[in-house]
Amino acid sequence: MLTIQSLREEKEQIANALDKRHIDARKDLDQILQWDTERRSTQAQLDDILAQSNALSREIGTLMREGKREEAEAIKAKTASFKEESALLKEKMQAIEKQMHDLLCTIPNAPHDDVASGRHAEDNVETFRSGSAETLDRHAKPHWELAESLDLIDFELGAKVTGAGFPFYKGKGAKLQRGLIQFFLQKADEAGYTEYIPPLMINAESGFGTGQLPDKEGQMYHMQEDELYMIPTAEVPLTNIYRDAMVREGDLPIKLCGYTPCFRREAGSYGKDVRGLNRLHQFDKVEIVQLAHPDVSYALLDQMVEHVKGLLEGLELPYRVLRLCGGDMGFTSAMTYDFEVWSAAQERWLEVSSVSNFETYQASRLKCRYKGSEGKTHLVHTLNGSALALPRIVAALLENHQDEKGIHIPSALAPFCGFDRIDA
RNA sequence: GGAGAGGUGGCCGAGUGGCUUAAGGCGCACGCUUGGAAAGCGUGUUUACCUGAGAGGGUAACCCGGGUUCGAAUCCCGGUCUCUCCA
Repeated sequence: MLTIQSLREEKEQIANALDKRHIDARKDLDQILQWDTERRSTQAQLDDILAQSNALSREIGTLMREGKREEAEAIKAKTASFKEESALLKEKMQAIEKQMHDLLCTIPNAPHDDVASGRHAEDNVETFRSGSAETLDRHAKPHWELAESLDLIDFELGAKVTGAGFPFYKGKGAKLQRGLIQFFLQKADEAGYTEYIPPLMINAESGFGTGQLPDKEGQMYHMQEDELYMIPTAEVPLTNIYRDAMVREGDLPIKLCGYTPCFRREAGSYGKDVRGLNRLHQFDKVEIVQLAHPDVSYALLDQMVEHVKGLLEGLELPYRVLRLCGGDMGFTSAMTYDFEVWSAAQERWLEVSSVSNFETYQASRLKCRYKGSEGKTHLVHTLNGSALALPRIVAALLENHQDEKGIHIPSALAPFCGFDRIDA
């Protein structure tokens, strides 16, 4: 969440930045700052009372040791009022802190200066488009037809065994899936990311740390019996490795990656958005995460964007990169690049990756800090990106690389799959 | 699922009501010593918040949350995690 220090120092800039999300936070920010002032004076009072009370207790201790019981008892009587007063002040502190925290949680991250103002996807700024988008086949078949005719994916079987949005991958469809994961992990490894296989369920603290809770509670599967949530992305367990951590400045940037299935309830989605592989409740993804020194986090964001570009180029897919406008950006992000691949048959762009810099927004919730060379502690910047999300990549591979006989597998990927064609 | 033992600073480990934010050791940093190094000696070495120009001062924190007490790492209750044994 936004830090109280940043609000004290640059409230105006933050309010202006939030305007780009079409959120007027001025009233809330003022309220928080007012509570902050109140909190500080309450803390000063409380500290003072406790200091006096501690002094008396020490005195009693000394007298007791010296055997002056009478005098000790006399001082004991004096402590009663302190006790009462400090209890009241403590209560007041807690109430103020809770109010502040709750309100602060409702305020999204302030967009970076370079982020455009805007309400909708149309306001996003295209920053790159690969050259191959023109070579489209007019008679391309949609991926769900190809997946069925080539016996790669069984959507109905998934619906029977689990429900809609939980497909089975079969034969070369399963091998293609596994090959893609291996390809992505290999590239992440070459780029210096340490691989993890994290738990697929997380607790509420972790959900809060990366911002899924309380803002997006309804989007995760929740195991109420055990108070656990299915991960919506590997971002959550990977980033939370560093919750409540003090990292060494010299160890930054810390680069992690991991393959996991991801689980999303996707309540409210319907129609062409959920057709085939377009939107699933369970899907596979390789995620890359970085903890960065604030001075270089945007340079690292660019590096991550380049990394994802390299993957898409290896897969020979037409794609474009968008810098999201304020209104389309996720709650916790300061800047986000979305990657979209062209679906030749559906004739629409499909999002396959989202690469973001959260600056200190997650770190302040995670309490992930480093000690600077001057000896002070600072929050790290956190970044992450999909590299990549599988189902829409599979959709785009099938659609873009189809020919009369079947599917051609790009040469960069083929060694990971063990075949270079899928034919009927 | 049942029984027991235990969770103390970067690490090991002492501490069963006040003089303990925490002995001792290890590690680390700086200084002295040395031809150089090791050893030795000395000093320092958690975090958050409040206050102060700064030096400094104050408060809180010994797994988490309650309670007893003038005073809790220490006593009581609940939770949680780890280990051992049993199913």
